[in-house]
Amino acid sequence: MTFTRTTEYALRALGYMASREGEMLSADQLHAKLKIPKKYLQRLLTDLKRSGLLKSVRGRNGGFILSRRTGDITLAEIVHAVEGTRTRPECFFGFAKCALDVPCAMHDVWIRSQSTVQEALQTTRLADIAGTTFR
Amino acid sequence: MTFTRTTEYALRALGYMASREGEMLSADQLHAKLKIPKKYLQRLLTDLKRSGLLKSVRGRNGGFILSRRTGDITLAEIVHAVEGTRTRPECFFGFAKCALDVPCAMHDVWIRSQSTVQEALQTTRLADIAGTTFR
DNA sequence: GTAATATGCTACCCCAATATAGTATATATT
DNA sequence: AATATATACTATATTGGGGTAGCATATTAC
Ligand code: SF4
Ligand code: SF4
Repeated sequence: MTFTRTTEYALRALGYMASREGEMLSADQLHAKLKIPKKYLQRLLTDLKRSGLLKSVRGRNGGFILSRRTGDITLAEIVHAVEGTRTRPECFFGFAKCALDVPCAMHDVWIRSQSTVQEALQTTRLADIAGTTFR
Repeated sequence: MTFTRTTEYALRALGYMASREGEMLSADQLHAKLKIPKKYLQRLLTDLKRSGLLKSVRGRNGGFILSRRTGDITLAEIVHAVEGTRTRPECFFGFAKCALDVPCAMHDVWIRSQSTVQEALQTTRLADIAGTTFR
């Protein structure tokens, strides 16, 4: 289970924004802080706005701000917002569907490892990574 | 931690070959069985041969055969043979390097999940997936 | 009203993974 | 020798993620 670079960008950006809850931050500020390619970040932020996670204000002194409280947004939600329909691998070998009576030697570790991360994503909120992650 | 499609192909192909240890199998047979794009599989098999995991025989009745015993080849070896230098993500957020005093909320789950799979790859051998996986 | 600073939008470019096509070469069968 | 069936090799398309460029639009400061 790996995430696209774009998803990482989103998590980083929102993670940082969480550490400055209530402040309006411009794409440029975030770019300077997080070293994410400016234009690409700009578009990503617009997307996150469109998906409802951010609110934006145009014009001078404008920028982006979280639309909900940091304790209210799970990482899973963010991943989903960014990756949309992107499918996660189910079978370790990439089989579309597996008709095995007995799971193969990799099945358990794989599934367990995946669901562990998945569960962490669902229980971890922006507030949880705001303080420790970015300064 | 996810693998490229090519890696999956390699694991499937070798996994199947393991279930027919000692038999010489052509790219065409493997293609028919595993539905991997013919020409792409062909090249992959040649690569696996070049990397030493397979031996090949040209001409009529030719094909590929594992160059070592199925109990002797770890999945980790295969992954490495195919992916070569490809880097695995270390930080969940994709930070090149993290200068945190205290690991963030995702760190542990992430690392643990990764190393679990990694360890399984190192301890699981072709023989272990030969019987159960493909029929 | 004009300049400065934002976001919003559209149209590209780049690259690596994936996939396909065609030809050359080797070998067993006949 | 001819044919069929393999691998080996090379060149080329396709695709999606990532990244860039430029202009349109909104808003504040002066
Ligand atoms: S049992 Fe093995 S082959 Fe079947 S879905 Fe699980 S990982 Fe894939
Ligand atoms: S502590 Fe968090 S930010 Fe730092 S390396 Fe680990 S996952 Fe990445």
